[in-house]
Amino acid sequence: MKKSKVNDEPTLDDVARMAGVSSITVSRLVNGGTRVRPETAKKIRAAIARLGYKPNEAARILKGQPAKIIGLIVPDLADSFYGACAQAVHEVARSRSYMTVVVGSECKADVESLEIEMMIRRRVAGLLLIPTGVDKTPIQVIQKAGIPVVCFDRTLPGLEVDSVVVNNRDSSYEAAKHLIEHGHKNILCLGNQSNLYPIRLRIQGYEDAVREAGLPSIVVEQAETVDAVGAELVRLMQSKHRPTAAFCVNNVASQLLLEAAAPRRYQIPKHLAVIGFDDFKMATLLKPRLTVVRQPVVEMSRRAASILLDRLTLSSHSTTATVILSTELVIRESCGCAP
Amino acid sequence: MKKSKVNDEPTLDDVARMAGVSSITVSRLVNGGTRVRPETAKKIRAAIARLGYKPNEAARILKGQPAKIIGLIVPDLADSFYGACAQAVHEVARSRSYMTVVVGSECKADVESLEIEMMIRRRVAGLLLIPTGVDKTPIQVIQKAGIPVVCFDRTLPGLEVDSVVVNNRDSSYEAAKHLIEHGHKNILCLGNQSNLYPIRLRIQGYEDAVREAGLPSIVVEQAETVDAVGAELVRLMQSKHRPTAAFCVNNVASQLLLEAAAPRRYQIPKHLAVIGFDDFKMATLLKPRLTVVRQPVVEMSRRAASILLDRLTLSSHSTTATVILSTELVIRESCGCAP
DNA sequence: TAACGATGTGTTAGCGTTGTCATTAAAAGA
DNA sequence: TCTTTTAATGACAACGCTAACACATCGTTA
Repeated sequence: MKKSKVNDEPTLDDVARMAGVSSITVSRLVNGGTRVRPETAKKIRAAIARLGYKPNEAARILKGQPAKIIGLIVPDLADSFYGACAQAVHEVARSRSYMTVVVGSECKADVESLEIEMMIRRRVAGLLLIPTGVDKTPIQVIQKAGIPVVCFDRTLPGLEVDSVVVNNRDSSYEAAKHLIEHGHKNILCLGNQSNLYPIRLRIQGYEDAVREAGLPSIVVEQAETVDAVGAELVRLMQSKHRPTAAFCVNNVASQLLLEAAAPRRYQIPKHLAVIGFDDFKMATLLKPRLTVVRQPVVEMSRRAASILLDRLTLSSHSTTATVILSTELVIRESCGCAP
Repeated sequence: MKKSKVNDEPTLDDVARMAGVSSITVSRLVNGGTRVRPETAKKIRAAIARLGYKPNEAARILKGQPAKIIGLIVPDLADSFYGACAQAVHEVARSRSYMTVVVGSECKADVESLEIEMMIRRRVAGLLLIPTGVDKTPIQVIQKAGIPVVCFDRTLPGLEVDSVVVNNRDSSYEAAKHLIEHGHKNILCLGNQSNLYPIRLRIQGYEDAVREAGLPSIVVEQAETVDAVGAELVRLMQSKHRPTAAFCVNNVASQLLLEAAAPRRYQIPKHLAVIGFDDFKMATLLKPRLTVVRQPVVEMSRRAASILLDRLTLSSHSTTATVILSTELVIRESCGCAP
């Protein structure tokens, strides 16, 4: 007995032996089938089927074969926004026969670093990243490893990297302006994760709009819990600049505000008109239905994936680019201007 | 010049050469650091740092090293329920220094097969699966490849496989009974993906409850679109057995019902008391707040991951087991019995 | 002092695959 | 008939890593 491997998967050699050819011929067939005589191919295919042979991807990668795997690191898979991103990326990748490795960084920079490290070890062909922190080094580490990266949803300023984002500042500016045009004089801006660059831009958009209109800027930088937001809300509603409208910088902020407002008898939009950044599934089931700045989640994810895959397959050494997608102000009831 | 590789990552040999030792010594240090003299270790570590060496996972796997990667296949990453699963699994895996490869099967059996194939090729150590279809062969394929599998959230009857699920029938029975106890005589059951085994069980739980109470069974098997559900709803509300309550078999069904009811002026719970299977983030923001059967998503996912990892690390050849977790009926407003 | 184990290190080989080059057989042209 | 081209296949090495063994050093113990 020559082979005593018991529990192992069949290899190329096993197939070759059974088909009475050399392993390289089998390899050729598996990778495209050129230069193999039809009858030989048939024999080999039969052997593959009989043995249930599956190519060993690890060996392939080791040989320097294009890996056909891209990594995707998102802050939190449990958040439906990022879930949608993951799904969209995955679909694009699969359509171009790439596999996707998705991991969640749990919004922690150290976890992110660890995941990046693992991605590099696994020699992924490319990496899609929604950066979790404000530190640029993780991205530089990837680039130094020679792995193409595309950032999306969030970017870090001053970094040579492909990115796909929405026009955060302008969208927020428009949202705030919408509220201003409806006569609101005191508009609250409810922040969340405001250390992140895109969130900063959203706050800035709001600030530009109110400043331009000569209105006071009322910013709560960091909405954390329902209770904290509630307390802050009560304080503000009794203050001199009692807000009559609010702009929430992301869906977490929106949801916190709504949850805090209800038990405190602040009616929306009667007492407080609300516009939120980020649409979400339930926004139309809420009473009142929430007016939001809708981001093109799927398109953004798809674009990012496409850019990465193009860079991989076309091996284009073009310079890095930033794609900025526009958003849509979806007017529903919570801003008080619909029927 | 011996080495002319330019763009490649540094290897173990590069490190070894720089540190003036053999590659195996470096390997030993990297994998635990036993049997290496402290001073040697220091030299090697310096070299690793200077070169930015990252172990090549592919080579490791090829050598038959335990892969430390598990796969997770969920139906749809964009669904927050499965997103939460993915996040939870991922956290458990990471805590035991396993990496997770997550992919979405898009609820299509053929995509699922393809993803499974890829997982096997990549030689993942184990696989967590939320089966998408009703076919058993995909799972058998995995098992034949010698890869441990754990199914969760859904199982297929009559299959030798570890699984973690909730007691679907009993939970639904209790939910229906709750409605019955509040005097409802005509209770609608709104189904979705009713070909799936767990959904079948939920419908059965409902049917058992109404039959036992001598009430009519009103089942809509397949809720598809808001419009279709709306039309059906109108039809039912004008029929002889006008339902005064509804049980929705999953969150998709719940959301469809709510969206369909609102514009048709069916008030909840006044005209229709509602209990949904699956809790979701927004359930408490809805008006009325939705009463639901809450599944322990996180615990279920964690358990599944733990079982798989135990099987991998302890290499226990124990027989397969099915863990059945219980659910919780979270009573809010939509069922009409709370203040 | 010799024999022994413990410790640190190197040598060799091979995991499954594919690139490179060599080889054979058949077809085409001279 | 003898080259020359083309197609189909094979032999060999190498990718980066580690298991298994081999080999030096040491300090201990009989």
